[in-house]
Amino acid sequence: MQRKRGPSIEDVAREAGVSVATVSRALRGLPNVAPKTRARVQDVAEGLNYRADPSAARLATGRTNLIELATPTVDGWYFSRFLAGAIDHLLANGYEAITHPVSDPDERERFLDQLVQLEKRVDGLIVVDLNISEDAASELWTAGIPTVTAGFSTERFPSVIVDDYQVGYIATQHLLELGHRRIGLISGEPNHPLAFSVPGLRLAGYTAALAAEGIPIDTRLEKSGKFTAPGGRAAMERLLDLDDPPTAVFVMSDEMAFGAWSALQDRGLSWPGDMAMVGVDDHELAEMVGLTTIRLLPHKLGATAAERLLEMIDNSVDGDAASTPIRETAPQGLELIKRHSTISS
Amino acid sequence: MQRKRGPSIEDVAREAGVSVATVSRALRGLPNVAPKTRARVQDVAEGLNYRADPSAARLATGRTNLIELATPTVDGWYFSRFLAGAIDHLLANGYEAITHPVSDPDERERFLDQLVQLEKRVDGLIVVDLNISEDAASELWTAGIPTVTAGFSTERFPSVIVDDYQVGYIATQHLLELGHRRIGLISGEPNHPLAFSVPGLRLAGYTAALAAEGIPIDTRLEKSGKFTAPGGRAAMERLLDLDDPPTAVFVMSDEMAFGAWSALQDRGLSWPGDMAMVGVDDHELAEMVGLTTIRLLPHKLGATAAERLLEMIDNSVDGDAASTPIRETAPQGLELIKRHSTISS
DNA sequence: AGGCGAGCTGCAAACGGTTACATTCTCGTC
DNA sequence: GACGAGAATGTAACCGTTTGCAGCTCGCCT
Repeated sequence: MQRKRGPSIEDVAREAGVSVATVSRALRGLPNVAPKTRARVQDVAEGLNYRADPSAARLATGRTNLIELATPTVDGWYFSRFLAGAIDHLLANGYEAITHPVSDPDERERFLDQLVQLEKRVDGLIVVDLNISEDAASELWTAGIPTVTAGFSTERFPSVIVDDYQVGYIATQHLLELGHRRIGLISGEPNHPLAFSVPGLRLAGYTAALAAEGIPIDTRLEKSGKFTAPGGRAAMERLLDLDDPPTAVFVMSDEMAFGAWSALQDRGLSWPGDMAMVGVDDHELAEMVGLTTIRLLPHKLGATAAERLLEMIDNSVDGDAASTPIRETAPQGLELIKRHSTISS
Repeated sequence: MQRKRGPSIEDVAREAGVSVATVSRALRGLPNVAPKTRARVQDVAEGLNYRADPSAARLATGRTNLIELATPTVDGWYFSRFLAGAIDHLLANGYEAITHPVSDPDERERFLDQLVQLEKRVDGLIVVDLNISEDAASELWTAGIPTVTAGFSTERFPSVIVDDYQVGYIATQHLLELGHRRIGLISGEPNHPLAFSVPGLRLAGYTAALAAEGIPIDTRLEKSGKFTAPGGRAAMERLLDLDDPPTAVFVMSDEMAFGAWSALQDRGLSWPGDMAMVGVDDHELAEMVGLTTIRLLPHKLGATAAERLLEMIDNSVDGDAASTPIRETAPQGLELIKRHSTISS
C-alpha cells in the first residue's frame, strides 16, 4: 500500500530532453551546466511540480541534514529556550531539528540503549543535561556520530557548559556580602535518575562560599524538590517550618524561586526583609517580581551548541582530524542581576 | 567525501547464510520466518553491529516516520506544552518529530511558500496558530500531505481548536457577574503578521458578553501588546494612565497577566480591589499569584492533534476515503478557575 | 588544418533497503 | 509413496537520487 508518488527526476529529464544527471546538477545549482539548460530544467521541474525526494538523496549521499536534540523536557523554561536557540541556528544552516524529550528514567534508559541507533538517522546530536556515561560516549564516538553535549561534558566530545559551581558560589557570596549568615538552599533534585550534574555543582559552589567565610554547613537548611514552581514552594515551606529558618536562600532556578516566593506571600512574609532570595536563569518574570538572579541565556547556549556541532560535522568531512574537544564554558559569562529580593529598594 | 558506512543488510545476509529478503523479514519481526533462522540472523546482526539505514527503507517504502510540527515559537508557555504533548504521543507511536518554529513574518512567508516541499520529507504535518490560507491548504491537500491544524481550521483538514470566542465570553461574563461595568481588555497583537485568529475571537467574545449586558463598548479600554509578560505590563500601564481606568480587565494570556500584575504592584495597587483580572491558560504560576484564569491544557491539545494526525495517516493508507474533516473543539472543555485576582479571599 | 583544452552532457554504477512473485521444504494424509 | 498445502526462503525488480568517468562540442591557438 504505497503512497502516491509524485514525478521523479527521470520525468523531468525526459520532458526537458536531458539526462537525469544534468537535471540533478541543474537543480542543485552545481557549476558546469549551461545557463539555458538550467533554465529549461527549472521550468520543466516547476511545471511538473517536481520535488526531489530527500530520502533518495540521503541514501545516495549518506547525509540526512537532520540533527537530533535530546533534552530532559521540551517545555521547561530553560530547555525550551535552549531548543529555540539551537533550532534557529540549525534552520539557518539548512538542517532540520528532531527534538527528543527524555523525561523519566525509563525513557532515559531506552534513549541511552538506542543512542547508537542514531548512526544513520541523523548527522549529529546535541545532548542537554542528560549525563551520558563515558561508555555511551565512546559508543557514539566509534559509531561516528558527531555530538555536542551541553550542561555536562565527556572526554571526547565538545561541550557547552555553564560553570555551575560558580553559579552557586556567586549567588551565595552575594548573600554573604549582604551580611547573611544563615543561608538556606533550595535545590533541584540532586539524585534524580536523570543524574544531571547541575544541582551537585551548584551545591558545591554554595558550600564552598560558606566555607570561605568560615560558616559551618547546616544540612537542615538544604531542601530539594522538582525544578518547578510547586517544587520550590514546597521546599520553602519546609524551610519556614524550621525552628530557626534561614534569613536568606539560594534557589537553583527562578521557577522554583517563584514558588518559594509564593510560600512567603502565604505567610505574610516578604523579601528581602524576612527572607532574601537569589535565583538562577533570569526568567522573564524575575524582573517583574524583582528577583535577584544569575542570568544564563539558554537561547545563546543552544545556538552555541548548534554552532559547535555544525563545525564538527564540517570538519569531520575532510580527514578525521578530530582535534581536542573544546569545553566551552558559559560563552556569555555569568551575570548576577541584583534586584529587590536581596536589596531593599 | 562520503561518511563511513557501516555494514549493510547484504553483509548480514552473507554471514548468516541467508538472503537479504530473509534478513529484512527476520529483523522486522514479520511472520513466516523460522524461529531458528530469525535467531541466527539477529545474532549475526548484533555481532556485526548492523543497523538498518532508514533512508533506504524510506526510499523503498515511501514513508519517513517523521512528522513536522510548525508553531509560532518553541519557547512560549503554551506552545512548548503543546509540543510536549504532541511529541510524547508521536514518540509512543514510532514517529519522530521535527519541530519548526516560524516566528517572524519573513519566516512565515518562506514557510508558506515551501509548505508543499514537505511532500516527501514527512508523513504528516501539524500546524499550530499559523493561519494558513485555504489556498495553501488546498495545495497541501493535493500534494497529499496529511495535516492537522490547531488553533484555527481550514475546510478540508481536521483541526483541534479552543473555542476562543467562548474564552473571551466566559472570562468577561465572570467579571460582569462580579458587578464590574468598566471592563478593560489586554489583547495579544490582533493584526500581527502571523495573523492567528486567537486574539480576534477572544475579542469578539469579550465584546459579545458586554453587549449582552447592554454595556457600550469603549475601545479606549482595549490595549494590546506582545503575548509576553512585558507586553502585558506595558498594556496595563496604558490602561492605568487613562483618566478613568477600568475596574477589571480580561487579559488574553497568563503571561501577559503576570506583567499586568507587576504594573499594578509598581503603583501600589492590588487585585481584586483596585483591579480585578482574569487571564487565560492556567500557567503554573497562576495558582501561585492567585490569578483567575481559564484553563486550556495545551499539552492535551497537542496530544489530541497528534492522535488525529496519526489516525488520518492510517486511514489514508487504505482508500483515500477522506471522510469529512473533524473540527474538534476544546477536547477538554473550558474551565474557569476562580482565584483571588477576581474574588477577594 | 590540426590539436588542444575547457565546458557541457550523458552513461551507468552505486546507495541499502522492501516486496511481489517464484521456488523449495516439510509434513500430514490418503 | 505420491500428493498437496502451507511455511520458509530466495530472486530480482524497484525506490529516486548522486557522482566518477567518459565523450562530445567548440573555439582558439599555432
